[in-house]
Amino acid sequence: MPENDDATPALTREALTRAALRVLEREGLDGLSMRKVAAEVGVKAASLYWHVRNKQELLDLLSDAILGTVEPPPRQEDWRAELYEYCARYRRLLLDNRDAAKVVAGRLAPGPRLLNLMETQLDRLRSAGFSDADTAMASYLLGAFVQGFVLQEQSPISAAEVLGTSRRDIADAAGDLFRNLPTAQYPNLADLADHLTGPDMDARFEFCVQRVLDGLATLLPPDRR
Amino acid sequence: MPENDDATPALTREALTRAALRVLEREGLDGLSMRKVAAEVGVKAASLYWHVRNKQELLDLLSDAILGTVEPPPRQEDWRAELYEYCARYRRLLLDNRDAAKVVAGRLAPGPRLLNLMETQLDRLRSAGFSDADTAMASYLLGAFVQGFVLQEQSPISAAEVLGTSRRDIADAAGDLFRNLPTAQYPNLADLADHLTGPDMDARFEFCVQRVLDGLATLLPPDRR
DNA sequence: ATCCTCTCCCTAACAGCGTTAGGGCTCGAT
DNA sequence: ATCGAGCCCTAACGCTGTTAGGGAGAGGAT
Repeated sequence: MPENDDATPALTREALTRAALRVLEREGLDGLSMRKVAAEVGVKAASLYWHVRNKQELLDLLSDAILGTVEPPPRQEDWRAELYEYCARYRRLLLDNRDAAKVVAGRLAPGPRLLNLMETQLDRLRSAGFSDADTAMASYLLGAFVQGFVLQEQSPISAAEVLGTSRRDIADAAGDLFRNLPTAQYPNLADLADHLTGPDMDARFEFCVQRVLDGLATLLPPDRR
Repeated sequence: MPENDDATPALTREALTRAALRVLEREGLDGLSMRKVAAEVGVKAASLYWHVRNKQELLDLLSDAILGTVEPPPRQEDWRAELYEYCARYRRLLLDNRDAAKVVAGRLAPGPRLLNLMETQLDRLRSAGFSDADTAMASYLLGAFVQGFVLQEQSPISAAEVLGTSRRDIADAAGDLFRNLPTAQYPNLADLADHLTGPDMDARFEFCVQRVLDGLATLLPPDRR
């Protein structure tokens, strides 16, 4: 096993994953092909299959690489503040990596770093006073919620890319759509158009997470909330 | 414009959408190609582009067709019961149509029937006593949550299809994974393995929706909860 | 009756995709 | 020197979304 001190390092699964991440950032999930990833590492497509069973496995690696870059939030007195921070970091991570929500969505086989994250989350829930059963459920709820939220949040971005318009334009168009509905048939939609499209995503996320945490808090005895 | 009273009706966007739905059910989202949809209606692929701008638009039609089959739950005294029923129906709908969560995820441009559903939901929230701003947020929260939940719920099904194993096997494998982790490093994960993988999805959904509704309830004055 | 136009479907093709088979080069080990 | 393993290659398969351009038939206008 020779040392490889070239400028271009040996082709490993890790290097391959990093290359795939770059392609993902540049071209989006739809533009991520085996051939482009291969070109990114200076190799032909078929060679990838020596290191990786198929594209699915590469996407699994990608998913773990993305998820692995988030670190558990610091321990805080207030369990709500800490869990909020957890959700916020998870969201921020998904937002910062292009199409990350789509890559991560529906993938199982959590990698070691995601496991680490889950571990700290479970620990925090238990020590906040949740029962074992509630802890497990709460963890699932938080994960599903954040993922669902970001998926919706990122979809206008994808749409804007496809349509070639700005994200702001799309929000405006949605507002117009709601406002111009037949008022007789959709009175509430027309009425609430501004509220439905107005608040920016950060505010919505804040609101939603707080409600979920409120819901979890009802499981605790009043003195521990 | 001649009447068409053949056994095979004229090729309309509606007929095309129904055909796409059949293909989706039979082959899954990955197997849904323009050529197969065309074959389903007895036509060649290129002909579809007369009726539809591109595949994206066909998927939009598909999404609306799926979402359109759910009808608003009947009005109930208890706003929580009614909103729960709303979420349950939405979930059931997504589960009953193969890969529906993936099709719907990240699509905007809601069709008329989805708008109808939103309208009744908004109406119920407002008359339950929520402020306009809270109503809009709550609607968003419920939508994002159910979609995220089902997306996670359906992903093991897709995985089972790919791997050729049963869904039960996958749940077992996940349980084994958690149980066999190094206890020193992941004490909580190992400890809670049964709780994390045990409860069936219906129970999880029940739990999660109730927590979300609990969270929303905290926005109301105590006498209206 | 002829022509024109509009509707709708066709064939043919392009570039790209994931994936596999099989070949060859370069090592370290024997 | 020979072997075998590791790693990359070319070539090809059948598939994909999409476009260009053509042709058949119907309806209306002349």
